[in-house]
Amino acid sequence: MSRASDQAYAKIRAHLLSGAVKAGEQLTEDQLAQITGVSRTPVREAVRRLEDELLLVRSESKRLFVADWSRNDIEEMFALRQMLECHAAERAAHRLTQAQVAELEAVNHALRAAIEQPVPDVARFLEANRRFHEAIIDAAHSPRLGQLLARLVEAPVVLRTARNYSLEDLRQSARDHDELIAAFAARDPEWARAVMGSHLRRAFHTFANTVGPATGDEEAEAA
Amino acid sequence: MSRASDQAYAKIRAHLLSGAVKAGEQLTEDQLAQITGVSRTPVREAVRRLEDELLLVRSESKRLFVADWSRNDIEEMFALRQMLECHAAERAAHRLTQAQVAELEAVNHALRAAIEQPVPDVARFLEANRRFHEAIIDAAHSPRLGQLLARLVEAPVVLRTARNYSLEDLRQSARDHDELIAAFAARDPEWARAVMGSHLRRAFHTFANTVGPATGDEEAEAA
DNA sequence: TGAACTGTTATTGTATACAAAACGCCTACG
DNA sequence: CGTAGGCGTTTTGTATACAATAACAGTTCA
Repeated sequence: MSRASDQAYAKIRAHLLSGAVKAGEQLTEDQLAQITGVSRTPVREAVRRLEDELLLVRSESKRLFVADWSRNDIEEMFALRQMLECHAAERAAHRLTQAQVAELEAVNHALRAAIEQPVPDVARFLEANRRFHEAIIDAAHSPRLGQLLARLVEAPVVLRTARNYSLEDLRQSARDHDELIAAFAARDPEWARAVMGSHLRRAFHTFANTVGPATGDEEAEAA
Repeated sequence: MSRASDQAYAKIRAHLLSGAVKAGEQLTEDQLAQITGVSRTPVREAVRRLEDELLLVRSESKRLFVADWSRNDIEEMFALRQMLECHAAERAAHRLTQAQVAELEAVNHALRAAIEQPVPDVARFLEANRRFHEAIIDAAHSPRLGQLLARLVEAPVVLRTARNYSLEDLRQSARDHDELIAAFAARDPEWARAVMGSHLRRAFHTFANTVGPATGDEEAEAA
């Protein structure tokens, strides 16, 4: 990838993640150019990507703001992700080679290693988790599916970094992964889909409970 | 929207649609700047959007080409669209107001008017069809769902313009829409989902049969 | 007081020039 | 012959200056 715009992308993303800016706050391309150390041209490129991922949004008049994900936004995102990723799991169950299944086992082993130590390494857990799901999506052999999921998956992980996963949550994820691997090894698409569904739905509740309660009317915002 | 980049987007799209360029052909930003009459900066913006819609693709080394949709690509796209749009229909069935249902009826009436004349007006049919599906997606009140679908739906419509829809195909679409409206009026999400599923699946076969037979191995390309 | 207008400032959009990278051809060398 | 390497050309990437547009504040007029 191109040098400056990727750098800008990574730095802006890190900047959002760092908590230095609040949701809803306005940003300008100039500010971001200063922060990233490149000119506005690659910044604009990076900003477009972040808009795609819904980390940044533009007002009607094209001014730039940090996205503010409501509980309902998160629910919606997880619902879509579940639909697409269950599909991916099903397709992957048809297609995964033994070598790829072994790779999944290795990744989940690394994931466990990140958990099972005096102080669980959440960053390493998240990275292994990302690789696990990515491998499944790749094995689904559906490039557009991968493209659609890419923009759904990253956003919430970045936005709410201060979540405290309990050790039990992390372990349950690893067990879910084990069962997914079993479904893949058995070449059972229905099983894989079902496990992926419950895995993501649980993840949603774990995640959402750290954000706040749902609003009474699911459509309050959309209207 | 911004003036020059939107203009560039529309012109490039029309240029691709016109058949003046073949699938797989290389384009350069300079060429497109000349064609559109604006500088490369807004052209690059437009190209990014067209890349998102998969009408244009870039080689590993960032050179620009007209996308070449294989039969398998089209299958994949329709499968995803079906998954998402069935979900949209289900949600819409929960949420559509009577006024919105009436609006759908009006749009489908216009769709029929475009068909039922000495020479069916396919362009008007496609436009009415687009509005019909768009209204359902809007009523689903899921902004991200709409965003994801937007980039799936347009591409194939543009790429293969020389299709010849039979009058019977067009009429069947109108009948499907009628049944969807009935499902919405009955507030029956399951019914709406099922009708949308068969509607899109039939559309897929109608569409795909004008492209060519499927390859023996679905994964031939992905690999 | 308040509502519309106008000049000022802040911000995004576009053009252009230049830098970097990739392709293709051609030559030199094994 | 075949292949590796170098050089001119093509193409994309980046910086910068300027243009257009939107927000803001201050002022005037009813």
